[in-house]
Amino acid sequence: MVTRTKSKLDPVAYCTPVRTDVLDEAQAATLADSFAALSDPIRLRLLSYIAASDAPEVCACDLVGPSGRSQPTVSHHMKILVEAGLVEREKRGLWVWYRLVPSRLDALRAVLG
Amino acid sequence: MVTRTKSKLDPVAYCTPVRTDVLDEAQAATLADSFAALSDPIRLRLLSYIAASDAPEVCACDLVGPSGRSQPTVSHHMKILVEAGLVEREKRGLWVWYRLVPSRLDALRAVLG
DNA sequence: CCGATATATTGATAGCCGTCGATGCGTTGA
DNA sequence: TCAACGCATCGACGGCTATCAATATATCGG
Repeated sequence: MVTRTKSKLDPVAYCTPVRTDVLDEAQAATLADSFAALSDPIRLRLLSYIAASDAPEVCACDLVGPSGRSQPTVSHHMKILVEAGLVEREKRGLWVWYRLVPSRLDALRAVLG
Repeated sequence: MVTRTKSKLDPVAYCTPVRTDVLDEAQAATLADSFAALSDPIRLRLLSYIAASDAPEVCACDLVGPSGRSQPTVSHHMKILVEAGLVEREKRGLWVWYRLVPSRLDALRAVLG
């Protein structure tokens, strides 16, 4: 039986767990992109900074200092995290706010199990 | 309280979960290396091919065909997976056998949670 | 030893990625 | 309307990576 109950809206959640079936090329490509978003130490730290925050959102302006990278570089990495679906972006006035997408992290975790 | 019960033998298992604390630079670098090993579709397929096998081990010679890559390329990717600690390598006679390291996959999964 | 076989390494190439300074774009407040 | 501010984009550079053909290394059978 191959049928699984997964959301077709989330390409990651729709992937077969790595440990049970052989991934087809499309699944492998999708997953590789997701893991690639996690394969940079700066992005991991940006992610954990948001996750560890007391507030549900973090302002972009609060990410530059702690990261030790320039503002354009942080902007670049945050874009990658957003495009990977791990983070959501919302602009309010002059500032941009980021929050995690827990379901996507959960989905990635599920793929590893 | 910061103390956690983790194996110091596994650099990944020793990492703080991404979602609870801000990663320091060393932890982020270690994790980034691990995820980088998973950030290539060929490596993901090689990994899942081994995981999905009925046998606990898979011969290197059985990985070249399904992967659609040359023998040197497969050898290159398997080396990366071994160095990431996700796979173990054992040479017996002319052949090389690979098996998963489930604890490492579990550790990576734990970091995502 | 010697040839055959399985795998690893080397060398070369093309494409991708992280980084930053400079610059552009949208928003706010005066 | 304009200056100041936050963030994104651009252009360029250096380093890294995936890939394969050629070659080296190691092991086995004879």
